[in-house]
Amino acid sequence: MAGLKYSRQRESIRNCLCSREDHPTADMIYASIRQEYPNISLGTVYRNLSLLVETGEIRKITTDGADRFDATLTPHSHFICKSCGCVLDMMISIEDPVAEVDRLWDEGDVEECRFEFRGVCKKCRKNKSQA
Amino acid sequence: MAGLKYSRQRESIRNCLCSREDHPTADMIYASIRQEYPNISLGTVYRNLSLLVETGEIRKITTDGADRFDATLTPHSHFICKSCGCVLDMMISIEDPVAEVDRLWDEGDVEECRFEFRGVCKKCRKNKSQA
DNA sequence: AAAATAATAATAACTATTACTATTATGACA
DNA sequence: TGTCATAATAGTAATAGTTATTATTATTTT
Repeated sequence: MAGLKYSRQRESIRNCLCSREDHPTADMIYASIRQEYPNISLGTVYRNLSLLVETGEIRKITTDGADRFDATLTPHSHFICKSCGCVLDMMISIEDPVAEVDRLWDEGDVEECRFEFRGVCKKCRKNKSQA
Repeated sequence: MAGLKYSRQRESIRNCLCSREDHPTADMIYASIRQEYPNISLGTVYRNLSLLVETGEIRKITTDGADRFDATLTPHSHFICKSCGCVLDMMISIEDPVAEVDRLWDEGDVEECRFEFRGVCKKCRKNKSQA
């Protein structure tokens, strides 16, 4: 990762991602940054998001539809709402099974584990009970 | 899911998926079915895969790149190789944390949990040590 | 300051997926 | 068994998300 120059756009993308908790898509970030840099290009957003994932500064969350991004690096799980597709952080600690699984399973070297929970979020639960 | 008529193509897709363990993409299934039905359309493959997911006969695995499909319904986890992207079944039992998490976390109703492990698979490990 | 390097905006290309349409197959019922 | 409504199909077009290309601009190095 040599020769990575500073860029205002990348900084702005990083800040945008750090300041919000809704795990925005590339397009949502694009819309947001455009308020500050009206002629930033969507390609720049994608390229810099990739770079930030590579350097480990942010995480990519692959879900149905567009990829989402997360600047929270402390270990946590995600909850994906089956109803609206929102992605929520779950800051509760769950014992990480990586070490145990790596010991038990020999078809590969297990390095990380992601818990992906699915269900219906509070908001959708409320909306449903109204309808 | 009423009024679902039989189709040879759907049957063939189901069989194809049951007979292999590599979690093929829609395109891989398409290529395979074409040996039996040379003019099946890719749209038919996609439509039937969606139907089978809806009826719960198969599972969709959302990873980087194309979605993959799995006909194994018994609870198991997946291992995604960071090197080649292959998806392996992990038939070891891990205690399902759904009930506990649902009790601890109140931002939504947790219904299911997927463990997604990542690392480097046996094959890639071997290839790397040769290079 | 000049040369080298990397970032950018704009756009084109690409891949995975879905939608549309005219035709064909399936299955309930007379 | 023949009729008929419905669902499925093949083929094609369209779309969404993402990546690659290119010409230009900005920053760093010499």
